[in-house]
This record gives sequence, C-alpha cells and structure tokens, in this order.
Amino acid sequence: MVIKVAITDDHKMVLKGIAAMLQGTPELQVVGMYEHAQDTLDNIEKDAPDVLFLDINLPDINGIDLSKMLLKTNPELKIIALTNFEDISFVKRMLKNGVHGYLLKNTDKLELVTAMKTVLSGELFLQKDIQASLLNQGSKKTTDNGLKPKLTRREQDVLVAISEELTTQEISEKLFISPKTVETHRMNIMSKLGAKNSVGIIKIAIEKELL
Amino acid sequence: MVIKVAITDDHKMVLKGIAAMLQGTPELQVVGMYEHAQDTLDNIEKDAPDVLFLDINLPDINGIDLSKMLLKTNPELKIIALTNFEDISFVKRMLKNGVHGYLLKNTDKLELVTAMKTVLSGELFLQKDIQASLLNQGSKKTTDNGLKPKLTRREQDVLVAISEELTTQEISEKLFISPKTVETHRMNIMSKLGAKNSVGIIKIAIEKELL
DNA sequence: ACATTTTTAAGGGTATTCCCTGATTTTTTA
DNA sequence: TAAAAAATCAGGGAATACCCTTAAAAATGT
Repeated sequence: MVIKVAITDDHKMVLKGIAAMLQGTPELQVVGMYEHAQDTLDNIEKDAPDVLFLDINLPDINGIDLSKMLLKTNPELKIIALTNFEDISFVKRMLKNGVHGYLLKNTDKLELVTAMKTVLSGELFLQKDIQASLLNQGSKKTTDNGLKPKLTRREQDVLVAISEELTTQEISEKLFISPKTVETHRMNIMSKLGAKNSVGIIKIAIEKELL
Repeated sequence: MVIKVAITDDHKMVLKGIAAMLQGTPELQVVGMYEHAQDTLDNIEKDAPDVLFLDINLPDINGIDLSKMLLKTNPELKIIALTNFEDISFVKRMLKNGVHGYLLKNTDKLELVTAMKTVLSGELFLQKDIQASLLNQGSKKTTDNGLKPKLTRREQDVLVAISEELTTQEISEKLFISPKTVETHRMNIMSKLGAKNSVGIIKIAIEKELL
C-alpha cells in the first residue's frame, strides 16, 4: 500500500527538503505541496493524503486553528506538526487538538519515516527532545513560567490593539466590546506582565516577543 | 568550471531542500552542508566553496558575526544570507558587513541559481521584495537621515525616562525640570517619531533602535 | 455535570496624558 | 556676532488612562 503524503510550509526550501527526503522510498508518494493554509484547505480533499506535515508558523493562520479545520473535514488524516522551536505549551495545545505528531525542522530522513509509520499506526509521535521537555514540565513545574507570561486570546487582541496606538474607545470599536472590558483586559495584561502602564506593556511585550 | 556550493542551516530540511534544488544542475557541486556555525568554521577552508548559503538565524551565533569571521579568513567566499523575514535594517547591516546576497527562504530554483551567478560575478543580489523595501526607505526621507530621526539630548533623556514607565511628574523630578517642560519634550518626540501617544513612542523607538 | 478560566461589563473615582497657544532663556552653529 | 536650534516654562481644557471593586455570562477543561 502506498502512503500518500502532503506538506504545508510557506518556505519552498522546506517543501523541497521534505520531498527530497521522501524520494527514493517507493512506498511513499508526495501528493501535495502547499505554501499557504488556503492552498491546503482547497486541495486536501482532492489530494487525499494519509499524512500531512504541517508548519505551525504559517503567516495567514495559526497551526492549531488550521489543524482543527482539517481534522473536522478529514477525520482520517494524520497531521504531523512542524516547527523551529520546541514551545512546550504549544505542543500540548496542538496534541490536545488532535495533532498526531510533532517534529522539529532539523529532522533527518530516518526520523521522518519513523514519525509517519508511528502516526499511521494510530499512535502519537514525539521527538525525544520534546518528550524530555514534557516530562520535565510534569516534575519541575517551574520551567515554563519564568520566561513567557501567558496571555489569553482576548488579552492578546487587546495587546495588539494597544501596540497599534489605539485608544480604549477605538479598541472597543475594533473588537466590538465595551470600553470597560478593554480596560479590564489592559489591567490584566499590566498585572501579568508586571507593567506600570501601557508603555511598560509594549516594552515588555516586545522584550518577551509577545508581539 | 564547477561551482562549489555550501549551505549552513540548523534545519536539516532546509539543507536538503537547497541541495535538492541544486541537484540536476551539473555545473554545481554541493561540497558542504553544515548545521551549526562551528561546523561551518571548521570545514569551510577544507571544503573551499565558492558560494555559501548562510542562515542568519542560527542558534549559536548571529549571522553578522559569523559572516565577518568567514570573510576574514576566506575573502574570496561569496555569502548569500538566508532568512525567513525581510527585516530591512538587518539586511542593511548584513550588506554593510560584506555579505553578497540576501534570499528569503521561500525561493525557487531559478532564483537560487540567479543569485549564485550574480554574486559570483561580483555583484550584489537582492530579491525584488527586499529591493523594493530598500528603495522605499531611501525615497521616504532623502535629505536628512533616512535611518533614524534624531532626537536632541534632552529629548533622549525624556525618551529613556518614558521607557522606564515614569509619569510626567516623576520624569520632571528625575531631570530637575518642570512637568510642563517634560510634556513639551514628549510632544516633540511624538511629532518627530510620528507617534500618536507614548505607546507609539516606545514602539517606534525600539524599532529604530533609539533605546 | 461540575469546576475553572475567560470574557464580558459596570460604577465611581483619581491621575495622567494629550493638545493647543505662547513665551523666555540658553546653547549651538553658520 | 547674528541666526537657528534647543531647552525651559505656563495656562487651561478635553481626552484618556489608571485603579479599585464587583459580578454575571460564556467558553473550556476534567
């Protein structure tokens, strides 16, 4: 049985790289190479891959949302997330949302094939680095919180709007919520980031790469 | 004459991707694929490539410093920087430090080969997106600085104080001037940077490296 | 189904920023 | 030395941000 593989990544080089790695294995067939989320959604049913390697840092949509959409219409599809960094909290969220594997981009051919076989057998595949990080999280409990403060989705919306130099009123109109709600979010952001005012919010947000 | 090519990127997939693109062109020969800066430094003289594709987002060192080192010991080497994003100020700094070309990672084979030929002929190669960005920068403000708006000494003091999340009152006490003077300075800073409020001041100041 | 988190919102303030105009003194530069 | 730029300060008002508390839906997770 031939395994049909598709790849979504906005970097042509990564597309080519994976395709090159998979060539030479006759039981594998690359049926789709997509550069954007929309390409993927448009062609996934037509191409009907068994496995999709999905870059989670796409420009137009985040990997979690795209995974959800794809799995809703293609429940049989196995998705292996691709990423540059091992962001543990992100890995967790992806796995909770039905993604079947998680690969760093510096992966060799052997691991690529192993990952595919694993997910096709219905199991989860995690690289050993990521596995180790997940284990550390459970026991230590301290690792994740020192670096990046975790904002909620709405808080991030407000954060972005603040960084766009909008006033509370303007933000409320943009997000369709009351100005009072915007203030609440801003206060919570300040508290989470340890900022004294909006200037501090922006400074810290840029520092911690939240923007 | 055979052109010898090497690649440095911490993602194996990108390494493979470029190698795959270059295969099938007989006059090209991939003589080195390095995953780290140290690999590159260790092997560059032995492998003696004519062109090096260099990822500027390496984990162990930044692209500018590595370029400097490589060019010091290998003046004949042509370096083409690889990146995910088009950070104009970074491009400029790279080019000033002797890098010969700049490529985004979503580049196809044709552009890859064109880039190599261009740099081997002694010219600079810039992708059209990046060229456009550079041109836009230049045409915006030709007469004065082009790069960063110049603040006066006192305005910089106030800028720093604002970035420390101080209020007008606190800044006035720190600098031994009237709160009204602080406000005047802040207004002038806003005007010079094109900011709508203090948040904009900080955002732009960090962007333009005024802090 | 129940507990937790998130999002929503309000009242009622106080503090601060933003914006205008106008002006004097000091420093730098041509 | 004259002209330009920078730094100083002020009045006054409107807009906005900041801060506290409280609390009910709504979404999410176990």
